[in-house]
Amino acid sequence: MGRCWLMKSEPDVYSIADLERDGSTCWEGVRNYQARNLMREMEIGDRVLFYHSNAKPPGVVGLARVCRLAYPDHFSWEEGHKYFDPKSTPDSPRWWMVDVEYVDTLPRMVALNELKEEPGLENMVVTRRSRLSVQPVTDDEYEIVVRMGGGRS
DNA sequence: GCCAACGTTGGC
DNA sequence: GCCAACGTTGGC
Repeated sequence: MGRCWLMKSEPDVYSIADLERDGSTCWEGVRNYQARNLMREMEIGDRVLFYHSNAKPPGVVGLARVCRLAYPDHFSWEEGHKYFDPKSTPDSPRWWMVDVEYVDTLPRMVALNELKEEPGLENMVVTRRSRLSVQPVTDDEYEIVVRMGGGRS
């Protein structure tokens, strides 16, 4: 059934409502090696918790699904682009991205402070103050969060 | 806006 | 290969 992940996005930049409108999107701009490596492990159909960071409050707001395997983040070699990195080239891409598609908006968002208090989520990466913008989530953690948000899994 | 956590860079 | 300096993330 595939693995589960949590992906952070600032709602001012790209929100779950934006994803719902677009249907799917490329996850460009990840410039952290650990997050990049995790995206390269993703498979089609993997479940994603969509998390609003730098929000008030921050938390999980919806569900998404991986719909394209990792491919080079071409914005990294577009000079002048916000995500330009001179060390990344078409011949030797340094940064990668996946595409994700909209699945659902949770009836109730699950705020970070709720995640921190929920039994069973003690080891969830996001409750451990990790800055990582792409994180692995266990099946159990995924189910708990979806249930907290009133969604169907 | 502050600042702790933590990842990256670069001199040595 | 160490580690100090620096930059960024992101909760509060």
